Amino acid sequence: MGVSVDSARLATVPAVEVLVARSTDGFEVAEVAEVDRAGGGAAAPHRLADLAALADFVAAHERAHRPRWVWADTTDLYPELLGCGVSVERATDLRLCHRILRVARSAAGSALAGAPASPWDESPSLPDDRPPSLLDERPLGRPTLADVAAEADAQERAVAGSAAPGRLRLLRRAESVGALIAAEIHHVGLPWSATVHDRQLTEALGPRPPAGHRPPVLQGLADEVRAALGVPQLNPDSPGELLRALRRAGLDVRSTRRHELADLDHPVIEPLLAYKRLARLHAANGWAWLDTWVSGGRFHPDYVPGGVVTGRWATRGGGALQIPKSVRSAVVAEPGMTLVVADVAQLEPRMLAAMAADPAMLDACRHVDLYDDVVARGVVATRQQAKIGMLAAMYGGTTGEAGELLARMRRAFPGALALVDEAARAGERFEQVETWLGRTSPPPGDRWQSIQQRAYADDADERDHQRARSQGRGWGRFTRNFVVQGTAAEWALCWMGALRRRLRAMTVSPPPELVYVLHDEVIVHAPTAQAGAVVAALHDAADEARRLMFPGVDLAVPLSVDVVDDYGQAG
DNA sequence: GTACTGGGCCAC
DNA sequence: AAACGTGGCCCAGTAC
Repeated sequence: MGVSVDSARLATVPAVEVLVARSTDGFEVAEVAEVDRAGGGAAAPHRLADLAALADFVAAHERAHRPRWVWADTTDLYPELLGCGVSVERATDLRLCHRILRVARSAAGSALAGAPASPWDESPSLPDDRPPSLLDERPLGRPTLADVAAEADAQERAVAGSAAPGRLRLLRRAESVGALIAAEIHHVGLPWSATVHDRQLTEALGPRPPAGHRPPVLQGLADEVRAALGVPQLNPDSPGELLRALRRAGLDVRSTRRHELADLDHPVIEPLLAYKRLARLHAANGWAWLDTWVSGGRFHPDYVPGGVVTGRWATRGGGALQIPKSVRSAVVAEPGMTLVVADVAQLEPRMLAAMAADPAMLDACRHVDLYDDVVARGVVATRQQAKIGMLAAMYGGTTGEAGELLARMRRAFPGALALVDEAARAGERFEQVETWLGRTSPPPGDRWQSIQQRAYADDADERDHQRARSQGRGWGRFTRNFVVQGTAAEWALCWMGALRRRLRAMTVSPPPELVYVLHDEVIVHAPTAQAGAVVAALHDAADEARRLMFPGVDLAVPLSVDVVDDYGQAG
């Protein structure tokens, strides 16, 4: 029955939103038309028996008018839809948005923020975790359609009644489109040549050894290290053993870090550093990684949108955010296709300039290389100094050269520095800070509080005070960085969302696909003939992101774009 | 056996 | 030269 009712309604009252939830034996949906929204209502929910029915329903609505799909967890429903060949233009991920709105300072007075903890505060449900029993009245952790409707309503109210509804609304959309993108990238995967990767490994490590054995080159280097230190049984993978052996050999080191060893003059250094480099390659991105993470010529990154406190994405397995530069040439475009690799030059300082509306820094942003311009303005002498000074401003560096360069930055860009300095002071006062769109930093944890309280106790000694001060400064560095890193993450989400819409509008076959994201960098795998259009889409999307987040601010956010056959050639 | 921590190094 | 922010992941070592 669902189909005929649905078709009639589709033709006459287009839904602007459709609520979706799993039920005990299928799915439930409820359409919300513009006319319903005013009254806070929705069409009577109806049931869809299985995934195929849901996919048909979604596809029909996407063809007709692309409503916004409102569901609890993109990770729960969207991978299955993608598996049916169905994608959606817009969605709201209630779980991700709930987490943001619960602690958002600008929505602190809302009913949503004041409510006791609920299942919405828990982790997202995944499609394959805890398969629901038929006996369950209601699968654990899976909100009903009524729950979805109530939560969506509570979120709308929290945003509308907040101190910054426009920003929170944009943040909600950006976070939600990020969830769609993460699922889509996981689905399509990053083109990955196992042949090229295997060749790299064999050249560096020798032929692939049996499981549990060191590759020949690593084994040879381990033997050289043992001989040079005179410790035949040494396990070079054990930092403790290695440190003791180095000290017994007369090397005055207090760790086995590469930087501490690099300049020492001893026969062990060269084979040891080579061992460390290759052991890392073998362990993190070796044959085992290739077996586990690459299939059908694609690496399927498992992103976790909003997985980092600042709003950056995290990953769960596979290390998609740490692909070493040395193996990137294994990312190879398929025949007839090309990779369009784009990143933003110095995104974070540009965000800072716009947030603070610092005229001098916005002016410096006009140049493609912000650091070069800082030199040209006579603030510092070299590009490297400009970079160190700027990073010190955003990370809270104080020691040595960074401290002195920071003082120069403070004189040249007083507005920008005042913003991050104030964020740091707020952190030291235990206060929470906000990104530009309103993501709020977490409060310090219990352990943090207890250390601070100890410093105020009657019997507190100098060590307690020292520890509390040091911890306070540490939290200040966190909040200082939070506002900048978090705002950069928001800009990146807006950029990716705007890019995604443009790519979807390009009706070519095969379609250009967003296949990789790395904080402020994206890769689009596109037909070679479409490379120019994709480059244009990237720039237009960046301009849209700027307009969305900083309307009226004259901020330049230049992209660096490369059209390449493999990722190793980019950058 | 599993869970956690620290060392080290990869990315931004 | 390393330091300073956010992380992941692998290994060794230890605690349960």
